[in-house]
Amino acid sequence: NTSGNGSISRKNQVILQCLDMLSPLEGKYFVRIICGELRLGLSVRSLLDVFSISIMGDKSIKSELESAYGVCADIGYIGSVVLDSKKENVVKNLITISAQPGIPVLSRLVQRVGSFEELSERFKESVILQPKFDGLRCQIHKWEEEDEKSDISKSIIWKQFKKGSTNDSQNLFEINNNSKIQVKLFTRNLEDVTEMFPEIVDSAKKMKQTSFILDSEIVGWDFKKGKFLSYQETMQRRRKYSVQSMREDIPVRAFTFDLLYLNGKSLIHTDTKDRIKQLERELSTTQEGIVLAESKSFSLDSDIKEYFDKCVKEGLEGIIVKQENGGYRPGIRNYEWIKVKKSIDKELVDTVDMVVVGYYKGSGRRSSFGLGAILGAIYNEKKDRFDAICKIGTGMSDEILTEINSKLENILSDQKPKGVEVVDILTPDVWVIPKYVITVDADEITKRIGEEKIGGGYSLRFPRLIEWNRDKSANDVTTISEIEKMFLMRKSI
DNA sequence: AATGTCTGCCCC
DNA sequence: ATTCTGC
DNA sequence: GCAGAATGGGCAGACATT
Repeated sequence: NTSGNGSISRKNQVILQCLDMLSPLEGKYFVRIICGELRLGLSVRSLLDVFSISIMGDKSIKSELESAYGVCADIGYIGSVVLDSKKENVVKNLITISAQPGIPVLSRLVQRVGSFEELSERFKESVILQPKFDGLRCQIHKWEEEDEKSDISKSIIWKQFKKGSTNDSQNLFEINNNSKIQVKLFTRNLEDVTEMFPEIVDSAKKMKQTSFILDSEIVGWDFKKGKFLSYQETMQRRRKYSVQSMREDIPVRAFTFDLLYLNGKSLIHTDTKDRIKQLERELSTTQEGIVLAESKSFSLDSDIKEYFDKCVKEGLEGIIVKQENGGYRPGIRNYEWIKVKKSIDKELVDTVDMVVVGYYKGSGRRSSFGLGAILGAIYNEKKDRFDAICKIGTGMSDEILTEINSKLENILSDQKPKGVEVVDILTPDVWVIPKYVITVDADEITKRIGEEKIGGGYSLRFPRLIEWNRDKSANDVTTISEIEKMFLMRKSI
């Protein structure tokens, strides 16, 4: 009853009825639960604490629980293991839990670094370099399902189905259902995206290995130009409908850079250089949807920047630098895996001067500052006005946040100031008179096609405040044509 | 049937 | 994603 | 040094409205 026609109205009715029955205090918490703002330990991390306390009476087996969940990210399963265990066996049982195709492993995350100097300070031995792709993280699982009695009856039904059908896709469906080979794809957040990328599933099935878990990045590929598609284009493949037609328009490949499990054995604790060695052996014959990402061994005194430049030139986002030793470390972000993005190069950062024309109320710890984010505008020289194109909500310390609020307080405007336009989705909580100029950095200038009327449709990817209240007049902010020039320059590279 | 508005254990 | 802050 | 909590653009989908 929570979806379909009129579902929003029905939900509203139910909520109103509930609120009616509750006391004001109860109502407060009820609303927080609905809004997902009640921090009551419903996160996985807190749940693991609960498991520890429930059996040990304290948090003493927290680390064992976290490791087990890392390689087998099914909180229900972890919970059942704890509940089925006796106190004296629980640690042993948790340590026994191993990676298993079909259940996602927490993705290892990557620490960012601001310069090559910082990189050379971090590592003492030689390292492995891999390209950094701008796409969707994807874990590819393949395994063989055990024989089940129900399979027999299933196959009979499917054979009958096939008789009356010559349709290719239905035949494919039939084969998949009869086959014991299973494939699943998971995103970084453990979302099942198997149905969205059939070319990757097909390739996984064609591979000779009976079971594996691969770590990869899905990126769209332009076969005509022989180069990567943009992140925005790749993202269009993350869809429920029209998968087959989009498969032709935006074909993707999974660039595979790690191997976590192979033919029944977990490799989570195997050293990175050995996992990659094995990956290269197994993926030596190239598939269509699953391809091997390049890995290069580099000694630290050699020219890492040269490889970095080569990757950037090819349209990649930068490089990943990995320590040779050490296991996969699910869910961990530390300096054993480091990313160097092309945006560390000041030449490749888009720096924009904007004028503040509004702000948004903050939430959580930002609510006390009276402000959570600000609205930035560039100058539209053709229309002689300020066009607001992008919000800025990071890069400000508590101190600066306080100062911004105190300054903006004096120039409030109860309506949109004259000479200001805004993309409607960006309409701020509070308008202010254009006065204060800020500097904003961004990794990329993006363009919304069909929205060119305001600010040329341009916006910023990963905007962050670099400087507040520059000693500049509002007339000196970046213009649309300057933004356009920056946009076209990046595109041509 | 087209357009508008909002959301997502969303992706980055 | 980026950035800042608290532990 | 790490995790957590603020915040960004933008996509497809789900409903609502016209």
